Amino acid sequence: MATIRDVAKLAAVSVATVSRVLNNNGYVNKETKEKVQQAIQLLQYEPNTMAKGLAGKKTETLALVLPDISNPFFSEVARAVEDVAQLYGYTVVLCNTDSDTDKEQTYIQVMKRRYVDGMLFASNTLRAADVLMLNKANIPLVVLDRAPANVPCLVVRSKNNEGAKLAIRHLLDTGCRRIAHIYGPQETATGKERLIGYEEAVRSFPWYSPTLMEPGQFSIQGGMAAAEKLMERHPDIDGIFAGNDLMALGALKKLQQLGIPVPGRVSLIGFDGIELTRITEPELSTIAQPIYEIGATATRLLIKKIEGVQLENETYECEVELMARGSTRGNAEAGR
Amino acid sequence: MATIRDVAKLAAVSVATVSRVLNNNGYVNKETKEKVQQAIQLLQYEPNTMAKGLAGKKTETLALVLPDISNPFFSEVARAVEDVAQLYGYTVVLCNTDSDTDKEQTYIQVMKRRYVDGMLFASNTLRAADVLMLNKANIPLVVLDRAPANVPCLVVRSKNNEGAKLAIRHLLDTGCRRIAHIYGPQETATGKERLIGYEEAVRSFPWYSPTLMEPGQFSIQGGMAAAEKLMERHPDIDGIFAGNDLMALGALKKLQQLGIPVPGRVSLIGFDGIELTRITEPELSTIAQPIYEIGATATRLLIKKIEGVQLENETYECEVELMARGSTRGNAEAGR
DNA sequence: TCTAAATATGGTATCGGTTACACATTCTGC
DNA sequence: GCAGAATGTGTAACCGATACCATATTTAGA
Repeated sequence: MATIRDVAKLAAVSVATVSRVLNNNGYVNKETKEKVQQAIQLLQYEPNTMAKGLAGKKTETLALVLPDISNPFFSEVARAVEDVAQLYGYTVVLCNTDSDTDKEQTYIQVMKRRYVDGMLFASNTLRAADVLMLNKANIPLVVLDRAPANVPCLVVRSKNNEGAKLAIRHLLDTGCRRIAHIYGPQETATGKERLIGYEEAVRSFPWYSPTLMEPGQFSIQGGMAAAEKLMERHPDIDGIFAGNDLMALGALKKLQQLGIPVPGRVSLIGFDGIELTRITEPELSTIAQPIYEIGATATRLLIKKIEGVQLENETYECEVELMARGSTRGNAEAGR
Repeated sequence: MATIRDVAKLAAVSVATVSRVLNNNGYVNKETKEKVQQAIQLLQYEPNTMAKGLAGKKTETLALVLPDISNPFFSEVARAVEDVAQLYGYTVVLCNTDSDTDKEQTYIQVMKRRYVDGMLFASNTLRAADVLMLNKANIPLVVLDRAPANVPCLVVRSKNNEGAKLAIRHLLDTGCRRIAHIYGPQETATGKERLIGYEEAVRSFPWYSPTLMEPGQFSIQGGMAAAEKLMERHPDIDGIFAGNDLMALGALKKLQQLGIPVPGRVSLIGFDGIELTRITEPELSTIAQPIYEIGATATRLLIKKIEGVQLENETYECEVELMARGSTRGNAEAGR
């Protein structure tokens, strides 16, 4: 492979000049520039990113840390992150943590050694100590959803509480009179805030009872199990708000298996707005977060931070939107 | 950040010795080793991957090139790739091509500059010229599904033709007498081979007609449109084999919208075995590829190749398996 | 006891870039 | 016509590792 010195020799200039041409900085005469560019062409020269990174202290690499890329929510985020990164000339490194603190630690270590320019965490296992350490190591980071308490860092998130209330209001508006909630892990901000939103929205009703809440681990399986328990416990439930779409999908499946018409007897709404909510029949109503936008915004912020732009806000909150579709009463024909 | 020289100084040895300790090669006295390790601890030393890559010609990085990470098939592959890579100490860089040759070219360029140790292509846009170029540049690669014709390279794939026949046989076995096919893009080996498998399996039947085949672009939308057209054209269709699960999912949705009972009036089977086939009611019968295994195997092969192991086979074919579930007749209770 | 092999360690060139600094030439404005 | 800024280019130190080679000491075998 040709090196910068080969190019310099062929173009009969110094390596410094070639470097200037490559990076388009400093003064270079127009003809010299052309000469150099010809040499580059001729030699099929490609600058070595390793050498560049070593000398220039920039690797043009971002680390994306998430629980599991095969979860559709995260793969949509990942897609957005990569798109924006690519646009700005950055490369994305993928890290699956399975929400395991040890794995996360290992990745942080490895990414530090790799001198990634920045890190994006879509993971609830991030610890305050890590944030401080990364700050000290001068590695910019952006956190999706939630940062550890008491440490300053950039966060991009959605209005979970508001979204939960939106969901409940929609169920009430479409005639539901007894609404259950399938909630996500309470270690996650997402799971917790949506649960709180639900409670705040329903606790003043006479029918409210804590037994209307059931955990579903943010998974399809969990959603199925929770729906089954809920319907057994309270056969008169006529609305279910699931804390994310996967659990809602599971609940839908279980209800269909039990022969309970959706939305005929039970209305169902999820949260997130992943694509999969459109593949079922009926389509799933949901509180949509702008998933792609969240990933894209987070990445743009991260890159700004890397490039030294001062950012005022610490937390960026994204709006959520009610998608009323077939799984909630009165919307059987919606979304077609 | 501490460097190897800081460690050397603190431990009162040379950098060469520290390097030996780090890489566990060459002769090092036991006590010296401990001294060095203590210094490493004390300084919280982390070797700089850039420097290592530059000096040692190994970056411990793999590039994963695929059309779109948000497609569940590919995100499952990606998960497998990253798991295995992580296990062997490699880092995975993500590249979404959208099956766009230009984008792919750009990525190949960028990855060459980054001196990735190997590349994994799960993309049908790879051109013969690229393979040759990568060979010349001495960058190992593994291709999922299909390599360009006439170039030697490692391929990991599934038995598509056989799988298609398995699907048809299953539909016939469960009583179908007029089977349609929704096929994928014919530029892809996957799409083509499954279509051929279908044709070979059904062309001897009196009911066979080319109008029983309809393209569906491997997408949910495409599957819906195709199912609609097919049912309009041949209302007596009682079985549909879709060339992948996404199209089958789309077809299922459309059939349900049209009020056509599945599997009551039409049996439906997909191909791939993605997780999503389990979220519908009825669950989708499918010809399952071992998706995770494919990704994992491809990665293991790639790493072997990187580490200089001679590999005999050029093509590794994976077995496919019939998953008879609710969407095909006689299996309404299956999978519960 | 002598020699060759095994063990242990250090010095330093090298990988392929960036960039500070030095030096030369050409513009400008007064 | 000249000072000082703007333009243009080269030299070489440096980034932080690896690894080749040299050298010194121990060990083992004959």
